[in-house]
Amino acid sequence: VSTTSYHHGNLSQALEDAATDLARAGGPEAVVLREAARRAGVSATAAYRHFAGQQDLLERVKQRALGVLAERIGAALALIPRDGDATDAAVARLFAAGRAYVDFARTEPGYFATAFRRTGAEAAEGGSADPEHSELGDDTAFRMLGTILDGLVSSGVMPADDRPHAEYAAWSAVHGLAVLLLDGPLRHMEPADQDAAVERTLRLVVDGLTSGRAMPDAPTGSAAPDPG
Amino acid sequence: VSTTSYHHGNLSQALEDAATDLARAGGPEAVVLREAARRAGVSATAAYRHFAGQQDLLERVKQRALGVLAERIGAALALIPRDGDATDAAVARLFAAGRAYVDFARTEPGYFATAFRRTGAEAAEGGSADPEHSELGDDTAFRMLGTILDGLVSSGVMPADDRPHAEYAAWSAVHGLAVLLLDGPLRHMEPADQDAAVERTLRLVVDGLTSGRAMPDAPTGSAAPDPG
DNA sequence: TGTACATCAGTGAACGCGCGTTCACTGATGTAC
DNA sequence: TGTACATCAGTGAACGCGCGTTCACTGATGTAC
Repeated sequence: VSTTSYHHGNLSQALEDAATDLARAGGPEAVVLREAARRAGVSATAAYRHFAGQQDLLERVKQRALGVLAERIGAALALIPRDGDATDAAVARLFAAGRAYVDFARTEPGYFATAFRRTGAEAAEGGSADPEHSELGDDTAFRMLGTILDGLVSSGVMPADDRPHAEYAAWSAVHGLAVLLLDGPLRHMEPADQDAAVERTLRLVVDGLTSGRAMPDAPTGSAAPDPG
Repeated sequence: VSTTSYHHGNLSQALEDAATDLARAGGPEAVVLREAARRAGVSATAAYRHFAGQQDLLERVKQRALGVLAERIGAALALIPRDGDATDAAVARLFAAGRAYVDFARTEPGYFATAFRRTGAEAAEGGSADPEHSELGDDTAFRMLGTILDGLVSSGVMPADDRPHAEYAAWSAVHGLAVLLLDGPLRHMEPADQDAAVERTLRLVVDGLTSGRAMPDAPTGSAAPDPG
């Protein structure tokens, strides 16, 4: 950007930025190598100095998108007060994380879709083939969810027996909602109904994990998790 | 199929069948008009006598897929005994429907993906533009879900206040699970873990809607409302 | 400080791909009288 | 029962599309001595 030299200086970054813009505007389908090069003011061939190909470029954008999603969730969690009743805080964190997830999807539909697009770049997993190690361990958002659920158990609102695989259940609810709202049959619903569906789903998750032990609407402790 | 005449006789059906095979094997991307025509033993142009174009063909397959999904759920529901405790039956029906949904997705991943693929054929909605009428009202599976949830309320295991929008929450959980398992980050999990994730998610839905009032595993005769 | 040379980061033309779709057409079928 | 004609349901060649990718190349930069 700064220098007009023959050598671009930071073409890799520029291409990734352009590709990110494409993804945000049009989803993963819109991540077209030639267009990204065009926007970077460079021939399509130049991209091959920095990326193995289009799939590689898409994979970078995907990782970015996952990172931003994790950031959004982290930012939402940071707003939850740490003091006060442990149970209220744990429940509030679960709510906040879920809401941030869906908000990201609704605010950045193209970006969200790209985050969960299968790229062809995963055949390069190497021979170590650790079956225990999916990409899940690298997923910051997923680890945050795990921590939140641990908090539900340690604060006593969720039985330890219910803990195993709970992250998959919670994630499914919130992810399914996002998918149905963005691309699915719910996309034509009135916005107010969409909002209601979001609230109802978040409540389903909390109630489902705590079997009704959490009382989000009761004005009991200090931290009030739900705006009403 | 029967006649080898110049006029095919049932080309529309044959094309739709071929397109369905393509979708089942490779998802919506694989629904290629030319390939469907090839399999029907006919030139690509012939398809235009029966369909407006590729999008139209895809839309037919999508509707078929939704129909089959509804059938599967209906078949699973038909196995639930109608006699006995109303609450147990209502809960069992919810479980069965959810499991059938996920089973269909796992058994027929391409078909399932096609059922929820956005086709370009929906700009043809006409001018009436009833905002209340999404395609949801036509969705048999969705209506079945509504009936199941009504059963939870009428049998007393789910408060009537919790009923609004509950179908979106339940659907989200089960749909998200399917998506994460098929195309998402859960697709590399061990099958046993996948099964556990399914069971855990179904339990989340039931617990979330009944706030623990349902006791699916307890061998008691009737509904025991106390979560402990 | 100059110079020779390797390397780096870009260019631009070209290819193949397979698709969806259009076009002018033709052989088969149905119908009116 | 025959015949003229409209219509129906196919054919096959062709086009344009925009992409990802390869190729041989060249100008700019860095480095050894």
